[in-house]
Amino acid sequence: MQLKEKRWKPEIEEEILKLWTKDQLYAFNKDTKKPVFSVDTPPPYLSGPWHVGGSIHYAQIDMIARTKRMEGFDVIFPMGLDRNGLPIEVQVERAYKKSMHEIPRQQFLELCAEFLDRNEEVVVAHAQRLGLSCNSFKLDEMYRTDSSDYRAVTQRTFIELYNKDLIYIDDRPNNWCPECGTTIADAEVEYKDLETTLSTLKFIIEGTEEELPIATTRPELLSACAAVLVNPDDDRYKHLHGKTAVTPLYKKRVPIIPHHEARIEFGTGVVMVCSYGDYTDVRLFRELQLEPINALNPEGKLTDVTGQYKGLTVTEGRKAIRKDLKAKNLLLNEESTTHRTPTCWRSRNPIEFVSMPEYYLKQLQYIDDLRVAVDKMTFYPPKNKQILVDWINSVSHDWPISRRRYYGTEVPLWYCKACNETIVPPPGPYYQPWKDSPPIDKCPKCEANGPFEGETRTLDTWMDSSISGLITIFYTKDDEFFRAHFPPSIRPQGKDIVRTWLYYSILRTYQLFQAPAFQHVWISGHGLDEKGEAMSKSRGNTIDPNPIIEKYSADAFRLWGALEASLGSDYRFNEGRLTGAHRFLTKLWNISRFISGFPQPKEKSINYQPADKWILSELNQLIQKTIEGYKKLDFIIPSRELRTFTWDLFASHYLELVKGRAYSEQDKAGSSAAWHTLHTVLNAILKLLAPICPYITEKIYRELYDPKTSIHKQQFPEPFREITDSHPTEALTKFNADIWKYKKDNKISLREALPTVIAPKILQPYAEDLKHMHNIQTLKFHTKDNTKIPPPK
RNA sequence: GGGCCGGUGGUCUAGUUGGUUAUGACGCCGUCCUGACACGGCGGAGGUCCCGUGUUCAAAUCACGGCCGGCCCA
Repeated sequence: MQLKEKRWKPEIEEEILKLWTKDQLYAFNKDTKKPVFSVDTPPPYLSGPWHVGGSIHYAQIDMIARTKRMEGFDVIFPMGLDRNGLPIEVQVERAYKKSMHEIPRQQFLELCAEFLDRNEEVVVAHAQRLGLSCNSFKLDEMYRTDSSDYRAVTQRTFIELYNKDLIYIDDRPNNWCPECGTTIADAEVEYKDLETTLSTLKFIIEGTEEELPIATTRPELLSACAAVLVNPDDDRYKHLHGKTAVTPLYKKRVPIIPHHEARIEFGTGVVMVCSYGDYTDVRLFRELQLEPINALNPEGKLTDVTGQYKGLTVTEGRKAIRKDLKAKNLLLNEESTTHRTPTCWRSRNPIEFVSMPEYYLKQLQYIDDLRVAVDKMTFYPPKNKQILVDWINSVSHDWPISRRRYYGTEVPLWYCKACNETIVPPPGPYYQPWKDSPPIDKCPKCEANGPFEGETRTLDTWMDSSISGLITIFYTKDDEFFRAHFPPSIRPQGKDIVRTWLYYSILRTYQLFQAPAFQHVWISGHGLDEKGEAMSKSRGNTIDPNPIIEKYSADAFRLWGALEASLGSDYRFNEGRLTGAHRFLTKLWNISRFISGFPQPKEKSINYQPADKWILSELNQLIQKTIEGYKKLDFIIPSRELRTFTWDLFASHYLELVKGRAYSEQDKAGSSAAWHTLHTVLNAILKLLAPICPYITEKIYRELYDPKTSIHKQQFPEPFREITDSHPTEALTKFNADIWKYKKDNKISLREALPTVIAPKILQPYAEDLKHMHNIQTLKFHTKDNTKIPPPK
């Protein structure tokens, strides 16, 4: 069938998409005889639509799934949706201008679900339009992390770990986000250099009344000061070791302790230790066994121990106390400085260290085992493994997993009011202790008939998402299948969530099964904006992929994503370069249009001519290089190889070379060989490109080769072993360029005849094709490797 | 302070197990409708491959030092 349209259009993609959906083309068959490859798709968080970086990320993951299908696997590639956690709560709170505490819990949950449903529709439609080959986009076949099914599994793992004594409750200072009103884990802390004021306060040495200047960025915590440190080697302060200092304003007596944490060169070389200015303070309080004073409450407001500053926020309190100190001549100096400030990665606000009772999951005792497990996984690209190893090496506390929020999986526990016993329900159902009745009538410890109180906290959302890999291979749904296919084949993800999603998944899988969580881990870089900054909603520099797809097509967008991003590295958005990718599709389309005009010979023995053998041997190399690139899951390799071959060799040289034979009505054997070669090469290009550009390859394949079967049910082509020819590629392309240049320089039309040309001998086998291509009347050969064109007599 | 990654024409980028004249895209200039493609073809201009030192017959590539940028950790 001959192709009609002159260009590749986005509208054709929409027709193909309908076909795929109707045929359920990518559905996974559990009874398959093929080997199974499972992809632990990152369930997108439904806080809003994807930007260009997000879409390309998923398009590349789709290329993994499609590659494995073309390699002969039956592929599990689920569409999951991550719906738990803070961002959606914050959206609802903003939309209704109310804190979640001012809305009844049940109603708040329903509002969150409504928002999520709306966002989900947009994301899922976009994912389909992008051409993702997920097994299903049906509403009831995608998994959702907030479904009672999923949450029941999360709770089951919690209960199992709790019963193994791996979860405990403890009241210790922890990262506290006042904005979110909850404890967060170390992995959720981001450090930012923020401008702040370094204030030097006047302490007094007890007895001698000597002044002791101390520089601090946290004067508002002065009331919680419990000690003063000087470096043991600091000659300026050696006489003060063991003495007592008196704090300004509060006149509190605190010991002066020699300690290596005091940096001689920072400020005045003297440090005040408060509960808690930063993590070092937390450590020092523990180490020096100081009595903490809570100067901050969970809302981030100063408490009554701060005196007149009670009720102020940290920032307000800092301002007020600086003013008061100044008025009383207790502020010796102020200078601005940048301070590495821990912030909450969700709300982006500075965090505080506040002591609260929270549940912890033990992880420190597993660190060595995790290192071993990690060494059993293959990383793509190998260098990104280091991000994970670095994080594992820096883990220093257990994981606080309880959150004082609503939209999450509930901590499945009850407490006996009479004796304080913790009541753990049996694994299985989904529990909502804040509203469900307790799973028992009588306390197992004190035998009281109640009352029992349900836990109100939820779990860190990473507790849910860190088991997505298990869900992918039907954990708790199909034990036989799960056991046969554990661990999941690959975890694809961005490098920004290595210390959270990847690390926690590996930890949790190890705790449950004492085994590595994945066979392969694929870690990609970020999509940046034109200026090279990471795209994010909070920065406001996101680029919407939809207009791009409407203008250039999803395949052009995907090809751009493949060509642009070498695996593991960041890449910048650039519309001009996307246009370049789009042009390639037009080129491929027109090559196909040209070839579609010729029949596909059915003869068994084809009498290949030298030019045919040449392009077929080039094709062999292309197949090898492309498949090698696909094995590395680095799509820049196959996409570049395919573009160069298709455009710069196949179209520019081979097509021109065989036009004479292809159109010939006399040379039957010659034209048959040309037709056969043209179709063979195109067919191979299509299959090799199919994982990257699924739409255009499907369209051309169905039009030309098999209207009933999808190209996505095929496998990559095998190299044609019988074809081994010399590789005169350089001589050939150079010869053509020489002739083109000669005609150009002499203002001769390309069609016009050249009486005599002398070419390198290596090109002699191609004489007939070359003569026709350039309209050469007499083509002679010499042993030199240049081309001579004697001027006409 | 430590670690990791990167620095290649105006812009972006490939190449980094050392080996002729450094890849491609966008842009720019010129030219051409040639049996599919003007969203095309052909030709052209444009580079201290961040800097320095070293290893080598030979360095964008290896080693060391430095500068700059990004990310992570303390």
